[in-house]
Amino acid sequence: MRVKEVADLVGVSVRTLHHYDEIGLLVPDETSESGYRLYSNANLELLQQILFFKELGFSLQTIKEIVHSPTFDQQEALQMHHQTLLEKRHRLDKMIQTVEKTIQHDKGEIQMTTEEKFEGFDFRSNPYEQEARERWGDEAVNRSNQKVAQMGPEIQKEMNDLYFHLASIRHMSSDSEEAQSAIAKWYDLLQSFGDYTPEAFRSLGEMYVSDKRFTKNIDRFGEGLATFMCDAMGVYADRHQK
Amino acid sequence: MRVKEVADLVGVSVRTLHHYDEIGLLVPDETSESGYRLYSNANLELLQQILFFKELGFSLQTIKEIVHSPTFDQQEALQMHHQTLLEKRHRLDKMIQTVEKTIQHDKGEIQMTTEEKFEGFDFRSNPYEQEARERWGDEAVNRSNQKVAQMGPEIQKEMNDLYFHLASIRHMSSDSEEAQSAIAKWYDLLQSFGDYTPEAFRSLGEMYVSDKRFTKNIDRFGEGLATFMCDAMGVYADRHQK
DNA sequence: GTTGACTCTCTCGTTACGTAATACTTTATA
DNA sequence: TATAAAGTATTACGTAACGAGAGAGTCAAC
Repeated sequence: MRVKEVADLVGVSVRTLHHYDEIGLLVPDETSESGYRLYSNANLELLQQILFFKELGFSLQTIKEIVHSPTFDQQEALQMHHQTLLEKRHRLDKMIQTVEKTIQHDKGEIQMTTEEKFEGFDFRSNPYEQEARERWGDEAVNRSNQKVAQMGPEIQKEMNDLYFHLASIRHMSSDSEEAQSAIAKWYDLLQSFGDYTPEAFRSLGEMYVSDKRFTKNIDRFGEGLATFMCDAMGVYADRHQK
Repeated sequence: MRVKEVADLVGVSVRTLHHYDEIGLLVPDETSESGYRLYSNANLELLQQILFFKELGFSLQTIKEIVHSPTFDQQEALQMHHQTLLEKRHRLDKMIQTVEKTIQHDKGEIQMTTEEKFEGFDFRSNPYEQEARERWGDEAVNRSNQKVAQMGPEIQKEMNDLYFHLASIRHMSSDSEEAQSAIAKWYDLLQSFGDYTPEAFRSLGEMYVSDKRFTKNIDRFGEGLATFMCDAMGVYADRHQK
């Protein structure tokens, strides 16, 4: 069989078969004297296998290893691939969640600009830095900024996620297990910014309600979130006294 | 601020900033006389937005449109993106399912070769063709083969999926709604291979249990699946008499 | 003035092919 | 049998979002 026959039969393009030949994934058994590729039945079967694994999302390189090495452990490959697929789905789920929240968000707050969305999500180039310097000292803030610089946007993402989570449980009691577990994560996250003692953590929480700018930004995630966090942070501080 | 500062601050690489400059996504406000890129605060904020949308999985091209055009409808963009994400997840889910089944499969049948896995999944280059020719006539089989050639591997995938689904409900009654709805899909799928009358469909089902080779292949998906399908196909034929 | 850290602009490599462009071979038709 | 049509071959550029150099210029400190 020649390329087009094979291509039409299994539903791939001629170029694809050329490509598979190029990279040594599927080299036709024979070649006519004029240079035409001639595919055998065995070639066809191999192609079926290749397409099967492709459907499963394996890369051509991996497929090559799988089908060309009889010693290759398919089970293990499948397991590993399963893992990566699960991780992919996890990431996708989080993306979908965030998009959904953003859609909700935008609907509620009549046309918020994206800049506004970001205010209060991090402590980087923000207007509270001066106060922070007064409150906790220059070197702490500097160290914090430096750390943030190293952590990058992942931490921003985490804070964001945590905000959303906290908002979703803000109706619960501030000393409930859920609330305390979430606020503990918040505490841990803040450790990336400086060395907070439980007491400093408490007063930061108080600032969330006393400072309108904080309140406004935090309550974007849900009415009353700032108060809820403040309470929960208070409880957390009580429980973690030395 | 110069590139590395910005890069370290937000956690991207210098090359990335160069790239964003290249494609006109984030062009620094100023340039020093020696050609150094100088980023303003506004540039930084824009970068935040860009990274936000990137986290959501938008392409740089799309992000460019979003952040550069104030008239661009963000809501609509988000909605559309939401859709594509859902579709992505759907595909991923199906891949995961298939991988899981394959793992199960492989575990059960001590080292089945991949060729074996494919036997009986399609009617292409299979040993039943001769019988099929005797049973339904040459032109039907030819037409069938041609159609399969056009449909390609998607249909194989569908058949596969349906096999798995049928296996999962094989404990139910063959005239239950689930069984009949699934078997109706099977009937529709087979229409791609030739013109089956309900009666031909019934006798095909009978072949599934009478012919050991069919039985063996089908029961790979689950003990007793062939019998179940035969029964269900019989019921289907009864109900679809003219 | 020299070192070291930083910057610049190329350019190639990555994945899995799509899409020509150009030239040759086989098949079908007149 | 000549020619047109269909099929095939190779070559090479394009895709998305950068990573990884190479080679050369710039800036601050010692």
